[in-house]
Amino acid sequence: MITLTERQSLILKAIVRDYTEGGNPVGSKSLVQELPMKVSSATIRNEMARLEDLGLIVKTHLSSGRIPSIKGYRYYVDHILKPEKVDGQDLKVIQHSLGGEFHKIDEIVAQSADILSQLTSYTTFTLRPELKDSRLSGFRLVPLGNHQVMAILVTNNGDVENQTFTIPNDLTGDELEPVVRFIDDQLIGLPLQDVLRKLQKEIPLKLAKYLQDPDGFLDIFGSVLSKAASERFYVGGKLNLFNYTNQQNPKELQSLYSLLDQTDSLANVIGPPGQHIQVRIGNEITNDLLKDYSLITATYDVDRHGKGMIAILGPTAMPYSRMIGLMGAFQRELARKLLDYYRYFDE
Amino acid sequence: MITLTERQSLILKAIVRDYTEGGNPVGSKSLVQELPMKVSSATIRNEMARLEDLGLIVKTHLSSGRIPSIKGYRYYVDHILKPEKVDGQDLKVIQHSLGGEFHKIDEIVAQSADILSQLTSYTTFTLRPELKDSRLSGFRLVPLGNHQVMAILVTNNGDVENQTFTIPNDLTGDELEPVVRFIDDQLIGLPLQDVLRKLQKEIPLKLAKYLQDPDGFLDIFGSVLSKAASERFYVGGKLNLFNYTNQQNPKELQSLYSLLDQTDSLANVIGPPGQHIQVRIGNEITNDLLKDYSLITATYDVDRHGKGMIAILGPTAMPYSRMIGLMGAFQRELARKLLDYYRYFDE
DNA sequence: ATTAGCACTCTTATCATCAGAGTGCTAATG
DNA sequence: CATTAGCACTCTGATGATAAGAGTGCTAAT
Repeated sequence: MITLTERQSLILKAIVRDYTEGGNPVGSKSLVQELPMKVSSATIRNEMARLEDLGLIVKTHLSSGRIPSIKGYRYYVDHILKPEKVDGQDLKVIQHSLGGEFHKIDEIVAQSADILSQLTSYTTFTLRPELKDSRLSGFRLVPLGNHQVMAILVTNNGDVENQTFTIPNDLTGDELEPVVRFIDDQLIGLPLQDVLRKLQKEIPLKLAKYLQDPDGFLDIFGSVLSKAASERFYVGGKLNLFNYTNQQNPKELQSLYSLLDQTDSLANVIGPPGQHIQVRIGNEITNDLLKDYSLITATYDVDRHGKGMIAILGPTAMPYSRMIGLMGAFQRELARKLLDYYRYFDE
Repeated sequence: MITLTERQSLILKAIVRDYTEGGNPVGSKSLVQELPMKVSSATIRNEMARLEDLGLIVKTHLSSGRIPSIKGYRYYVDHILKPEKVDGQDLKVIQHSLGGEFHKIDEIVAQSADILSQLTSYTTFTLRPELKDSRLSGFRLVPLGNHQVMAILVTNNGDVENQTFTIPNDLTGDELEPVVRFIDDQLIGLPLQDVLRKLQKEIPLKLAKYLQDPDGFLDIFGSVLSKAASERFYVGGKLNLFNYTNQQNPKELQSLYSLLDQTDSLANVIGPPGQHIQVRIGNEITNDLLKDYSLITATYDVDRHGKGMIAILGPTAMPYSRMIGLMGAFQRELARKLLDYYRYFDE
């Protein structure tokens, strides 16, 4: 366990701040002016040598200034940093952007990714509240004529999912009615997970009484059901990658960029909702492509409607203090907005 | 009007091919070996000087080899190139990818952009057949409970558009029925454009007889209607940009990349459906960001269901011959597939 | 414990040099 | 007259030398 003296701590803090803002290695002379106490550059050099021994800062070459190591950022984040109070202007932007009218949870969560990316100039990820407690609350089959039927599924959270299918011969509403009633009788009120399970086993058998050829219908129902039960993951500010990357190699840039389209890989990296706010720096991120970046994740809690996540991806040299303050504020605002939204469907 | 001798034509062709394949300026010595006739490098140099006077090829510096100018590519495309017969393997890929079952036109057209980008390694655009002749063939309002209603709109082409709305107080199907019947009576069978027009004028007045507060409903109907009437534009292989760009500047790359997300700007560049296959090279493209690239557009024709477009964006140094062959084949296959699809709704 | 001073290291920019590739021109050739 | 061999000339790109600037580590003095 590393313990730093007051002065060492101040020096590390100054190095992190300087490097984060200016992007250049920090030398002893420039630190003289920035530190609150009056010391010479030689003293600072001595202290820096100790910090280097501890592995908190490194040189880029033998006689260069120092930059924080991953361990240094870690120490800074864990022991030195204080979350910055969120800027009043930023808070207004958040509240205003979330204040509009939305028709879907997913719209809110997707928009959150965009706002957050605008505020930070980084890339952001948002995950809607977990669906594990979602229950099936309605199912409809709407014949549209022209060999087409739309299947609509509603959950108790107000989520609506639909899909249109082409069928061989036109059906009327009357023919579909017994099927819908069967679903209503047997499955309404069950968690989606249970419905998915039953779909594999009992339902096909029972349904055979109502329909001669249940396969087609089962495909339709299964398809729209799994659409509703899948996790939804949103990415904001993909293009911002170009602002904060120091990757020059176009090949690397491309694979990095395409990672941002692989929502399943990313969902793994972000991990399941946890506690509060987490900072992962450099190789602490479980994806080699991101080993030169930092990831801040925050879990927001919408009571019994589950937990969701927001995250930002940026350079290791990011203004952690401001970012963490911002995440905290966003987390609260988003949770509030969603609670508000759900209130409709709770009555 | 430029006319080239047989030999000059062969030299230009060889320069285009060499540069397209190798990416390096082409010198007189390397051409000696590639030309079918037996001439010395000095002769070729003389011919090249003439081609340069005509503005068909240029030097990158005083003593470099030559590369085709935009005018040179133009001449090559217009007078020399023969469309390459499409590779059997490629044709199979196209037919197989379009062979599956689709539930929507837009799925087919979107998938086309992806296939084409895979086959070419470039960026591709597709535009669904024009909707100007689309007519309204059905409208539904489905109450979902929980303050939600889904509006569904169907056109005679089988296109289905829907949107879910949150409403202040729950309505039953009975209350919505007169509205739906009103729409059915007054608007079914009309072109979407006419419906849009009427929505501005007569409808609000007439509707007042059925509903106390028609504004909410008009918003809903208008929203889903304009969704159905809007042009749909798909982009494939955005990431391929990194393969063929020679842009190094990250700022430029970023604005180029973000252009690929602005479907309306792009739709303008691609232009309305025209005749056959068109090649636009460098500054012939009406967008300054694309002045170092080439665009090949092709119009496909689905009889009375209108015309759509496919396009590929690549470097000016692209294998035009192969690309044009490919576009021709794709154009035919796509038109066939869509005719097939529409046959359902024509009965 | 702190500091001044200095030798040392490494980066970065600038400049000269040189081989390689290609051209244009001239004079010779069929 | 078209073609060709030969040669001087130009430009690129790689390599290496040089010098200024920034920063360090160490020593000796305070």
